[in-house]
Amino acid sequence: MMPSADVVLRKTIEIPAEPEKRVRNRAATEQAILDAAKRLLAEEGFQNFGINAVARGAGCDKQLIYRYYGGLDGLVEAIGADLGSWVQDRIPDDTGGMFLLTYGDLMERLALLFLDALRADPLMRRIVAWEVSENTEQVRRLSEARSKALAGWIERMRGSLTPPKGIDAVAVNAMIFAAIQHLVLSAGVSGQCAGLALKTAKDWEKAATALKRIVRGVYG
Amino acid sequence: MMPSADVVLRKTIEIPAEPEKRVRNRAATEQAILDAAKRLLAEEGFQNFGINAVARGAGCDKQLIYRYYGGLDGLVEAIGADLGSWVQDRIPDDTGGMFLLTYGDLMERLALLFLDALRADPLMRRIVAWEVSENTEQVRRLSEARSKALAGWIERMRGSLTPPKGIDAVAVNAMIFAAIQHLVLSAGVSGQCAGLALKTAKDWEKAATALKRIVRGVYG
DNA sequence: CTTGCTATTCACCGGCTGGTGACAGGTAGG
DNA sequence: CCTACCTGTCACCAGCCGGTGAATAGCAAG
Repeated sequence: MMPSADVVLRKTIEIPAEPEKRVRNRAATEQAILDAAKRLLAEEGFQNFGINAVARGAGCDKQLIYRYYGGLDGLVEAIGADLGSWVQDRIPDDTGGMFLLTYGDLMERLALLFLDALRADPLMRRIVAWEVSENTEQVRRLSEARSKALAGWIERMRGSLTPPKGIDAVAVNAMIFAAIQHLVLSAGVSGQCAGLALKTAKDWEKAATALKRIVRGVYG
Repeated sequence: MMPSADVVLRKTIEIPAEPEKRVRNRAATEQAILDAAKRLLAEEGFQNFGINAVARGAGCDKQLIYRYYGGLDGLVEAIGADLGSWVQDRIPDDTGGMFLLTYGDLMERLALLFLDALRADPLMRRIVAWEVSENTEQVRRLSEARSKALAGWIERMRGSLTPPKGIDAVAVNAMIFAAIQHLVLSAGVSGQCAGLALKTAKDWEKAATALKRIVRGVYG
């Protein structure tokens, strides 16, 4: 189908095709802004994340962001509020029908679940990258929301299992989760990490195997 | 000592204290620019790293950066060139008088050395954070220089030791180095990582212990 | 001194940013 | 009808950014 002459004309001189008659609906607009913000952050990263960009993405005036969210800070906080539900939506909260008999079973499963969840969620990756790049109030709030949600998830999954005596589980687990986060971040940006290619499914299987081996090496 | 009145005045109305009579010395200016760039990147991060900021930091006109380095890209490349020497300056190239008998001995030592070296070098930390936040040509070059230098160091230290059969050392080592990098980055920004405080020397001892445990768990 | 080269600075551009005040348009109540 | 409110838009500001062309200041040789 050829575009009609007036469409071409409109495109050329930048008249919006059909004014779209933006319905006057605050709730919908708020949602559109929030969605645009999350989409922008996920796709473009925090670098060019600003009031103007979000407004452009939401197709509305930036003034509305100030009105409805009190500026970028408030908007970021709203994103953080969603993070709580992220964990619940994206990571299974049960044991997947398995019986986790030992702390090692648990940690292996948590590590693999977290790896996959993070791999599947660009927004979360951007936030993690943001966390290690800046230390503004904005990021701190976001970071806190994320870590809280994550800690809650782990706590729920842990059940009554306790780490083996003589092992500083907090420190070890911090290293394990740090490894996962950096691996996924690096892969998301450059498709590899420390010489390990991370593109194909096979690559990721290798990584998962290594991860399991590490967890099992510590927790048996 | 109280600042003299004219110092106060100068500070207030922003007249440079003593025109400084910048000597006409290209080599010195180039060095000043490079130093300013590294200092800026290390102290402020890549966020506000730009031509104007570097020129301000070096106390010269940005035009000189274009002339001498061909713009920011060239300057970044010059920083990358220094990275090669970083490893040699900051990480011992010998075994520290120890005899590394096993691959496990080797990896434990490498991990701990790398941890300390990264902790001590804010510039390197910023670069790593940059690497996982952006994927521009600039960063790719920098990243490549860094990983090359690192790989070379590891290769030199490795000597004739080989990993145990049946273990995907590339993948496992990638996870270990990823863990170290994320841990140090997170600590540098927020003083903690995944609930593990990382401020005092004692905190870091815990981390080091966990790291050793992980390495030993895999490589024995 | 004059000529020429080089190091350095200056002035200016367009474009984007965050932020704000005034205005337009639809919708409800009196 | 008019009024009052709410949603959305527009125009404009100062400030910074990267980038560039032209002018200036110091040195060195003829």
